[in-house]
Amino acid sequence: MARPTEFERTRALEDAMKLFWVRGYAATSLPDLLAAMGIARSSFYASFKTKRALFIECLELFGDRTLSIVAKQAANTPAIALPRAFFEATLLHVSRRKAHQGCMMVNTVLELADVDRELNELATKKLDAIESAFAQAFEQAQRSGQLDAQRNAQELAGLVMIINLGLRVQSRKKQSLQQLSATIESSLSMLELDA
Amino acid sequence: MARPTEFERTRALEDAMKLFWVRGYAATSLPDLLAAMGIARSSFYASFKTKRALFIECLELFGDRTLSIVAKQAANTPAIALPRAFFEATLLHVSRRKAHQGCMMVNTVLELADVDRELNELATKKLDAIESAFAQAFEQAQRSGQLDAQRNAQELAGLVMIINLGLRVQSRKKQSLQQLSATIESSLSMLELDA
DNA sequence: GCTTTTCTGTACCGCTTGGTACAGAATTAT
DNA sequence: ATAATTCTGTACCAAGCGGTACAGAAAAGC
Repeated sequence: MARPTEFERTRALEDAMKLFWVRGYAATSLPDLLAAMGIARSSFYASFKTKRALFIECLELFGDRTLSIVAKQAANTPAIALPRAFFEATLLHVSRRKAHQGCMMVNTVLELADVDRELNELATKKLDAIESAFAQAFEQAQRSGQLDAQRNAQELAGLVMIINLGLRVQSRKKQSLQQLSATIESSLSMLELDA
Repeated sequence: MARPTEFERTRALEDAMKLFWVRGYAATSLPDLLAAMGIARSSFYASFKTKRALFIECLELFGDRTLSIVAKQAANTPAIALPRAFFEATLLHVSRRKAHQGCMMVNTVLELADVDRELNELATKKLDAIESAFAQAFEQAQRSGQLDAQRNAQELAGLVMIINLGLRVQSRKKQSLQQLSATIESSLSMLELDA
């Protein structure tokens, strides 16, 4: 037969995701993408159809990956420590460069809210899935007595999410790691989970 | 002499600001702007130089206007009620359409963080000014005994800001007014200001 | 009426955009 | 070697971008 097909597709997709993550949709041009992915123009269209279709794939990859971080932590960490574990894993225990990129879903919602409804809804759905994961973890912790059953698990997850969104915006502003770390600490104590 | 000059400049600037606010920088084209502002291409360049310069003017207008809302409320409202007053004035007591547009500074930070450093810094500065206004109000409330002197006013302002940023992102996702209102309520009670 | 100035409208500029077409090199199995 | 297939590279496309140039209409004071 012939030469093997698309064996580096996932790697190229990963590279594209990183670029979209940093620059957003509109500010990332096709030549930019090709350079970052290390493939030729023709190969690009053969494998990924269009820029927009690629963006959707990247958004889904990012969302699934983020959700799997929460899921994995929920399995290994008591629910009351889950928000801290998530914030640390995604904001502190990564390079400053990466922390400064924020969350691709949040970036997308704000860039494309009134520009591309479909992409906005996709990003929103992924964010909602993360909130649901938190809510589920809190409910389970209540059943096992680890978390005060008086509190509203759904509402608590919503608050974690508000703080999460706020932190993602904050991390895209230029600022020191200490500032960010301090903000995370005071936010967590405001949630009164580790009391 | 001759025809009067630029008498509707501020109105045109206002119209431009509204468009940038909804669509962001990149997704707003010059023809879009001209149509919204109701002026001709030549008049545009005579009055506003470039698209980027106009955006800066709009960002400054939006920032100053937002800051003046906080300042005015700080003068008429006890500091512990200030966050609620601000959230209600900017998220609930406006049209759904307007609430869905979020905050232009937040939108800008997320769209242009790694794309245009200067614009990002300008938006960041305006956001920081708002945080400072909150901090100042809290400090004054502590001196007059309206707010627990034990609490850290700076930290408290930071938390208000994190919640504010989170709410701005939340409001750009499609969702009902009730949801947003409920989120605001639980966020405020989390701050423990009205206790 | 005339002059002066600012407006509008249109045509144009070079450049970049996302997307397509196609020739030929590279790589595999037979 | 040969045939099959996927890659790269380049050239090209129409459309849109931000920005400029300029002719002429509109409106003001003299």
